[in-house]
Amino acid sequence: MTPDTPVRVRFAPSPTGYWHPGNARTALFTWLFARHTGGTFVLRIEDTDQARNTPEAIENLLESMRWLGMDWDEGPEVGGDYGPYFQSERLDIYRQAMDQLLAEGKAYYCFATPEELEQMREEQRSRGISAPKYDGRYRDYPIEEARKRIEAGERHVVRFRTELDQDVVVDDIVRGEVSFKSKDLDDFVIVKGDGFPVYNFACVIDDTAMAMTHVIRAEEHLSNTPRQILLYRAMGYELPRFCHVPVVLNTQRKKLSKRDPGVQSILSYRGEGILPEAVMNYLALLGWSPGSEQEFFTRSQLIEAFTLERVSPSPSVFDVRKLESVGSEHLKVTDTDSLIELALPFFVELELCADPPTGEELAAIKAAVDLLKTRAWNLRNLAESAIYLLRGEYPMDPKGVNKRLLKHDETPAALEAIADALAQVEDWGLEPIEEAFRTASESGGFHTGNAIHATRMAVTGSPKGPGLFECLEAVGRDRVVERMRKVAGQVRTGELAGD
RNA sequence: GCCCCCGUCGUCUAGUGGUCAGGACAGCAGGUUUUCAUCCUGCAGACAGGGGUUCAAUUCCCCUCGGGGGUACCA
Repeated sequence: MTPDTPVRVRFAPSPTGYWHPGNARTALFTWLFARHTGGTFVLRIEDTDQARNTPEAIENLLESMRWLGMDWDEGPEVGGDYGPYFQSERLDIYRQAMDQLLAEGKAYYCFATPEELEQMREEQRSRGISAPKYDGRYRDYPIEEARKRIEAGERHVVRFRTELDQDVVVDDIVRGEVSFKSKDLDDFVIVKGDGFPVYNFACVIDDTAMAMTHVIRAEEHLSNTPRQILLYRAMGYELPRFCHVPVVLNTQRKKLSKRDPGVQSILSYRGEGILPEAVMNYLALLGWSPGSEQEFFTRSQLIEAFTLERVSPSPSVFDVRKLESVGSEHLKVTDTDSLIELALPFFVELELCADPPTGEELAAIKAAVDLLKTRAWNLRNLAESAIYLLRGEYPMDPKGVNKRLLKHDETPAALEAIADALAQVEDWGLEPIEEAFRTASESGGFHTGNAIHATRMAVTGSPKGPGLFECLEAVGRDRVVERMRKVAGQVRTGELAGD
């Protein structure tokens, strides 16, 4: 590997649960690095934990990555020259490596049961040993004896023979040189009793077999890296460059958990209708900065700007509010036609149009999206905010009813008088509407500000939204007049309840 | 316990041996003779603490504290 060797990197998740923003951020950095350098991005599934892997988790992962737009050049579904890409299908490769280490005396069989080991650790602790370690009880067990027991079907593991008194230095792109002493490591297991390799072992074999130039992964693996380096040396492999990126924390500064507010699976963000490019933009800013004050990035701008050298070593906290803000920025710059296409499923779900929509409905949706897209942060709330424009029935905000409709005695009279005036407007446009509205309000002696608020509540059901006259224009004269009269009546009879 | 990593406004971050320590989100206050979930303006808000090194430390070193990770037949 020379500095100009083409980059090959991988994302290597273990499919044990749904994919959340922390996982996605690590994948993103790896993917961006590959795309920035024109390298190859490989997806490898580390499914060696038979107890925890699930097929659903794999599907969830692939779908999440597809949605975010992180495409992989080699891996599940696309194949590649370095496959298979599921570790569970590479068992013979690990076995070969294991045989090599065994033959060279760099690894050995161990027949200690988990219970026996626990007892051993317990005993060490009771003697005041602070860091209980495997005591090497099978280190020098005769190989012939071991073979006999294995042939008799006895369950066993394979351990690496760790040489003591070695300094192991990890040269890390974001952290610099980190050094460890091999005496703090013990004779760790490389192949489990079920014949599956342990992470540290499989990872080294695969990263080498797949010709990885860089190993980019979450910081929690930093402490494992010296063990892996020992394996690289024992196998006679060349080291890749290491890069440990910081983890993502929740607002309690703990590692991100599924139960944290606002923290969800990546696919649930799709369900809410936040744009994938916005999620990517937000995630990229977690632990990386371009060195300029730019914060808005399209996918291709990120690829252009991203470097590992500008990844911060310190962990960062996931902040939903910033995600929302980035989400709305991306919504704003998306042209209305594309937005409609993306948002259509949400309009359909809210029964705001047929599936597919009629031409008439499409025109109404276009007008609605134009009016509302600057104040939404995802496609769902964009669609929700359009209900009063697209449906006869729309929910009334109870707080708004109290504040804007029930507070002043003159409100029903004002609504009726203004409705009468609006009914006369021939040319239903912004200026004629405003003029008729203000004239009617003033000549009736009403408080125009209050009338505006009351009208907004009556016509849209919400105390907030775009400028009132724009709303009225979009809703249309007849519906505006009808709604104002109806609500005025409801206020008079007291059938409209606040909270 | 032991090993390792990390520590700039509430949050994401920029930054340098000499800066008014900059920006963004959130917050607050105004403005847009009409709401704000839009837009504009302004305000507030940080170098974890203690020792060094230095003419000078947020920046370099050490300690403490705090957070995180590893210490598995999880990854």
